Amino acid sequence: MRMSEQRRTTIKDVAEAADVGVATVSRVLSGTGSASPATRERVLAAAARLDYRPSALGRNLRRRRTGGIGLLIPDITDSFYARLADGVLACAQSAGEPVMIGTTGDDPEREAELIGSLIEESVERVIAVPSGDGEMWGPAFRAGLGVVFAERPVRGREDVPAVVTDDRSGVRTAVEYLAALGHRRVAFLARHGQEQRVRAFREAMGALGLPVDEELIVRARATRDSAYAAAAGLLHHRSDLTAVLAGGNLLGEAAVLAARELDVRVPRDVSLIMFDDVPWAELCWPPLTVIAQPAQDMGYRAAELVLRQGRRTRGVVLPTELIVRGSCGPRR
Amino acid sequence: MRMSEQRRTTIKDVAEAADVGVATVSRVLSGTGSASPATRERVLAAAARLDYRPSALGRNLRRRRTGGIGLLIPDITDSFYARLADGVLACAQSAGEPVMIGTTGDDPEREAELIGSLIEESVERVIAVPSGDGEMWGPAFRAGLGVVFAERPVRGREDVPAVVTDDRSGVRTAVEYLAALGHRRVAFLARHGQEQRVRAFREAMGALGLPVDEELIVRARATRDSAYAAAAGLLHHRSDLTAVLAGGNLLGEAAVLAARELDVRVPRDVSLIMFDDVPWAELCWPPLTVIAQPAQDMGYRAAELVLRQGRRTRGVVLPTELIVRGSCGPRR
DNA sequence: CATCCTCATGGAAACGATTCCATCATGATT
DNA sequence: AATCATGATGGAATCGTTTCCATGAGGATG
Repeated sequence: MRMSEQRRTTIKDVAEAADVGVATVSRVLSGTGSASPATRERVLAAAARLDYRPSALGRNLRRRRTGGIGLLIPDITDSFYARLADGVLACAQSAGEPVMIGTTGDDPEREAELIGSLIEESVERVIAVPSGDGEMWGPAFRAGLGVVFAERPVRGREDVPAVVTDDRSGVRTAVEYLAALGHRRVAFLARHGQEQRVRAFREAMGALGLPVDEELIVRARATRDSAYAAAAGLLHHRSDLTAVLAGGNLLGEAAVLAARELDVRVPRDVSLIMFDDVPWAELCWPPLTVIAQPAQDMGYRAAELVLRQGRRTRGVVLPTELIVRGSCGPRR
Repeated sequence: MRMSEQRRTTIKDVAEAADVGVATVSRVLSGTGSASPATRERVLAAAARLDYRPSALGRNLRRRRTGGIGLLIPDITDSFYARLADGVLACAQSAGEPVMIGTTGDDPEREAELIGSLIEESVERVIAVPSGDGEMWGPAFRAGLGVVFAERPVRGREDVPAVVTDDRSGVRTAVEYLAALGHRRVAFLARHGQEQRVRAFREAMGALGLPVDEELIVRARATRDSAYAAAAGLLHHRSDLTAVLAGGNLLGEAAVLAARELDVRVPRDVSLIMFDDVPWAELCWPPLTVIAQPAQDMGYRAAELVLRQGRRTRGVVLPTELIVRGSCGPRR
């Protein structure tokens, strides 16, 4: 039974124990400045003996900044963002930087709140999958935050480095693959905010001389319910379509479920191709053909970028890869 | 182009602008102490005009603690832990508390490092899925951290509140279900650290008069590779077994994959039941029968517990639920 | 031998909040 | 009218670091 809350051992205690000034202790421990071997030894010994750990609070206040990285993602439950976060954590932890995480639910308002709280905590580096638009991020830049966007850039903030996948090439690959199988009426299930991919979709369809039917481009919010509603609506009302491109794994999941529910067989009745390779794509029946994105890599690279934040850094575009499994077939 | 790094507005600036002392500003803004309506008004106006946000750094140093909670999980890529984290975030964010996250990879050493870094940051509340044993956590308690364990308790630290699932009941339900289908030789694919479930398994088998074959209890580490090796080994060498109980979604995934690879049909050749309901369980073929665990709830409750950390708090045991889909059939 | 440079060292001033305590005004009580 | 209680207020101490600056010792150079 301990008597009471004992005081944390501070740099002062170490200084006394080693019989030197606090300045010397600080210098020795942080490795900056000079100190004679003899005192260095004494200080190190005292610190070890007292099991001293410098308080990040004191240091941060003095330095007027908090180490660490803020990470803002829409939904940690989504395998893509989980892998992204994993990459960020891998890099940050190997650099010894703590990570503060927040989920926005793709809601600009929540995002703004979280940005505010990061500023309050004096976090100076942020990796974000942005939900809001450019002005949402005004306070962040005014506060001098180092920001790196991931997965998607923000319109009007092209100066901020972003780590994204090569949407155009990914979409084109998918569309070309479907076209080669004879499909002409292909639908695109997109999430709000994937306008880049939508544009790429129109472009790729046009380039192949396929008709672009705006009604075959449907958008959903980033929830399972919304995704399911969109997928079911599409499959129900448009029995003329022969292929579906899902813009993300949530959309793909919804498409599989909706197809089963409506008794639409994949790939016999419609072919399905999904953005993002997830572990279950292989477990699914039929196994899903996907456009893989290096999510974990994306996080890692973003973390590298935000940590190096010194020289003028440009964004990164990561390649996608078509992985053919069993969810696409020739046009019926 | 901004001229230079402008200084952050501090409480002093607000005090000057409102023509009061800093103490008054602090009192008004934190709501403690008294202030006349007139000055309160002036202070609030000045704070709003200057867009003042108190620095958490200053506050924390003075209070000698950091708000917020630390969250330590083995792997954010695992749907179970992602949902757990989501629950923690939901609770923490609604309480306005920042969350510092770290992944241990189920490695006690990494866990110890992360605990150290939390102490350094003066984080005072931690939710952890523990990897190490009791002594690993010594420094944490010595530093006065409020700890809540999630998913599994730590042997020798029974005084620490833990939020867990009802393993005994979950395992028993699964085993009884399989037994009712006629299965007698059922295997248990466990992850290291699931000894609680292993014990429950032996117990449940024994209670039903089924033979407990220790060789049908295999353990894997918390990686996909290790899980696959374990599952494949089991299915390959023991063609006499008729049912498999997987201790987690990684194990279940591995079992499905291994079965397919070895041309073992589910549920015709072996029945499969998995701990943890994940979105893909329904997408899988056959759809997986599972023992659902309220992962997100678990995180939420753990966060509640660690935030209330005041009165003597006991742990929580959450119920499981059998969800029958299509991966179990009568004994062949 | 005088001067200068370098290095080791410790005192003290930040950093930005909270909070104790003393002061002062005002109105109530004796 | 004298005393007291109450509430508003600001100065200053404090939290645990880092870092600037002054000091002094000692060796090298003239």
